[in-house]
Amino acid sequence: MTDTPLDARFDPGQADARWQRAWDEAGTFVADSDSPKPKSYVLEMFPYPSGRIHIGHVRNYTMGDVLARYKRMQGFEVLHPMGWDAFGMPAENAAMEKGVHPGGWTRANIEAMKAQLKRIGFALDWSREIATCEPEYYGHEQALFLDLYDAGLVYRRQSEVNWDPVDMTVLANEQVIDGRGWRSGAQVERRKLDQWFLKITQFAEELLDGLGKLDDWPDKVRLMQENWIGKSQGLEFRFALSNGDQLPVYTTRPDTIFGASFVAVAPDHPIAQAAAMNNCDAAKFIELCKRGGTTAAELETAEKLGFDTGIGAKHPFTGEYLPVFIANFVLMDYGTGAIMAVPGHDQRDYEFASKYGLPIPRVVARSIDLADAPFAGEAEPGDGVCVNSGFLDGMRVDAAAAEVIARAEAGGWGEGKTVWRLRDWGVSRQRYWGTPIPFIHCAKCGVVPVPRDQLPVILPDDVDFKTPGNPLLRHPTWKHTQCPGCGGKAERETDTLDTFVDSSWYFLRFASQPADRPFDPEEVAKWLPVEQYIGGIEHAILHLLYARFWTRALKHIGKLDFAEPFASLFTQGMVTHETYSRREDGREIFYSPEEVDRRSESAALKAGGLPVEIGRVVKMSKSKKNVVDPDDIIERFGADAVRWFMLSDSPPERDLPWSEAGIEGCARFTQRLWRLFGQYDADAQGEDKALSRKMHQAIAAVAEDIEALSFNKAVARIYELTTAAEKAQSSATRSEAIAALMLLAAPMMPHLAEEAWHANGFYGLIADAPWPPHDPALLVEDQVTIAIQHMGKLRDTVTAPRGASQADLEALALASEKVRRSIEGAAVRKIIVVPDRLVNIVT
RNA sequence: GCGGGUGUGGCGGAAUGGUAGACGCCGGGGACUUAAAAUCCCCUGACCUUUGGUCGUGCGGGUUCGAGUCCCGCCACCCGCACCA
Repeated sequence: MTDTPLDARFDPGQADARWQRAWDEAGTFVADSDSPKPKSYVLEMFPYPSGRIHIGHVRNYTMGDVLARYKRMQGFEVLHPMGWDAFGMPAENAAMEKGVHPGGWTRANIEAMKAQLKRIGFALDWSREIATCEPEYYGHEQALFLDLYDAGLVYRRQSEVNWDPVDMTVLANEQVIDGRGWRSGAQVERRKLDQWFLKITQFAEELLDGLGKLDDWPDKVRLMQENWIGKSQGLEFRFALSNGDQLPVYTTRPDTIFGASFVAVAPDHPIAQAAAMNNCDAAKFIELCKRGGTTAAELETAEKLGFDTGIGAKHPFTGEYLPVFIANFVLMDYGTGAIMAVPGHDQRDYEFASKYGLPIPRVVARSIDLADAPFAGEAEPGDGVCVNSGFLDGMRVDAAAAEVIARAEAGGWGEGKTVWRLRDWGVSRQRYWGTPIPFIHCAKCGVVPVPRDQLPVILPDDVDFKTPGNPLLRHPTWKHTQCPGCGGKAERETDTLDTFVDSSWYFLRFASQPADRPFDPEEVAKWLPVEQYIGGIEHAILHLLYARFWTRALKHIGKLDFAEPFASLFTQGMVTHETYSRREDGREIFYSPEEVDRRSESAALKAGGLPVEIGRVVKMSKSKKNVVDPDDIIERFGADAVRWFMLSDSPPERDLPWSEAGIEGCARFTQRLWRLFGQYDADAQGEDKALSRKMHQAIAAVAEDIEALSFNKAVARIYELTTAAEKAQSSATRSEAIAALMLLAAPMMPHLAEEAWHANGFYGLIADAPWPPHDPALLVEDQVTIAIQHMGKLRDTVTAPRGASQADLEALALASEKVRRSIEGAAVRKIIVVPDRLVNIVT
């Protein structure tokens, strides 16, 4: 027996803080890059410091934490850092609404959130903490930006923004609601500004090919990125116009060229601009198209509108003249900004042609004899054979496309071309709270980079947010400087960088943080690539693609020798909660879980008892008030119960519905484990073969499940072994199983595990203990249950020794009374035997 | 609109094409208790003519000895769409 019997109840209020302090003082989770151990870099997407840790963060970081702690137990030197994606719009919004400084607001938020993370007991190396809003971080980012500029990967061009004509400011897409500014309510316009771009398109092919090697990324994310990059092989060709000009168009479907019934150009296409010059109706139409937001979703769901320019375009094969329209659904950014429209086989063209009464010829059909089949109210974009298409008739579409390209090239009026959907990355933001773009505008010398020895370009602190627009632009002194070239008066660039730039290299800075450079390549090479990256699916495209691009770009300029930053990616689901609401005065009013008394079938307000409606289970959000506060639940249940809840039940890639009953169950389980840990007896004698087998199976299964990030399954295994150990008689095996349970639970419930480890007199911290070994020979059972089916339906089960012969299993099956009754004398035609699993009798 | 995903008991979910519902929550019954809390034990997909049987994995088809799993067509919900992070 141990000398120190455990207290009857586990007290997280005491234990959590005690062990958090013990880890801190021992520097347990400080990563040593000089360690001889194999290295493992576990990273969760760093948070935006909004002020409070959200339960979704808790889930994300708990998953990474379990993996980090498990890897340590497996003998790895683990890097598990944390930092803050600290630039961005919410700080400026807070400044405008509450009159606080974005910097002060952000730094206070960071302090509060860091304290919250510490209370959950995460195994983080805080010595490497980063906040992107500090010059010690963004100054290096400016240096990297200049490196990319020197390599020709940065340029300026005009690009459209959402312009609020009342607030005289640029709006983010999320600030445009139904085409209007969120504060002013004014009709938003699309306006062109000079902006900075990164040449991500130069790496399009590489980024696409690289996906094929990212075997440990989810297929869905790779597919999304592939579609986003959007490589297409098509035909670029020129229409001869009735006005003597030529109009280049690009199409991915040259096989449908005989189905073109009109030509359409983007509203900002040169032809449209020219039309506007001498036709004020055309000019008005183009103005109309410029209203509303810039998002793809808005552009594509807007009603299809067009303006006939009166120009004709000569079809290269038929010689017929097709009308040229200006159309709001054609994008200047893609291909040549002009299309041949084939209404029969493209839905957008179909809607446009229907609206303007243009012909909708069929040029693809399932078979040649269906050449005159009518359309069922929509376009048919699919596969088939060409019809009504002259020399293409009867060819399959892919062969026809190749044929058209060959003829265009032979005739000299077009050529096969690869076009990418991916566009260059616009990084200019007309905002204060971001990394200043390190350039200077000089009347004589043009746009000049800030000399390296003048970095960092530091944001001024004395700014005001009383008037809309960019505070850097109207700051009295900040932008005025000397030109590094001629020494004359010049102005700083007042745009700041997209915050996606900040998050495109923070994982490098975590691995290595010299003062004089962004990172040390040798130090980075010790840790990178990140072995396991964990974050939300909402980042599947932009953040992950930009980080991949940035890493490749750094490799391209010789700063790194690897191209992919994240070897393995995992995307976790959201934490959700049902909503509670009442209709009051015709409006739906939401109530928070604390305000509601939830019974099994109904719910009512605690104050007053009025019934509330239990709504759908949705993502937690402030507007729906269905949020729970991590501090509150840790206070009530302890960090380990909260961590256990985050891991239980729902598979990590799916949504996790928060429930009060669920967390209560988790808290009960911590006490149940605690009682079991109190029954550890170092002097117990005797062997328990059945329990031993279960223990070895559990150790192997939990390890496998954690490595696969199937935490919910690991949790189920721990429940099973707990139940088995509770029911077993005292024996040496039982004590061994109890000790094993402490170790299996250690990554998930580290405070409880430490407390039990210590109380039972084990040496050191359990965080430093090795993962328990298992005997592979004990993983399989000698007796197996065989299912006996008749015509695929279960009739009986029998037990048989593992590895029993087919003949023996057949005999067992046919001997079954239940099976014989089911067959009822019918002739057995066939018997299918799956060894160690089942026998299926076919009659 | 386009791209991607998800759908299994009252609930979260488990299941290399091979016994559907492991494990947990909720609920029901019981033990202990003066009582409660805590704890422990048992039951818990639906239906029927209940020592047995039928149905059942969003809906409709298909492949197979056998389909939650594979194929085709739908439906609903969720994520992303380039200035939210």
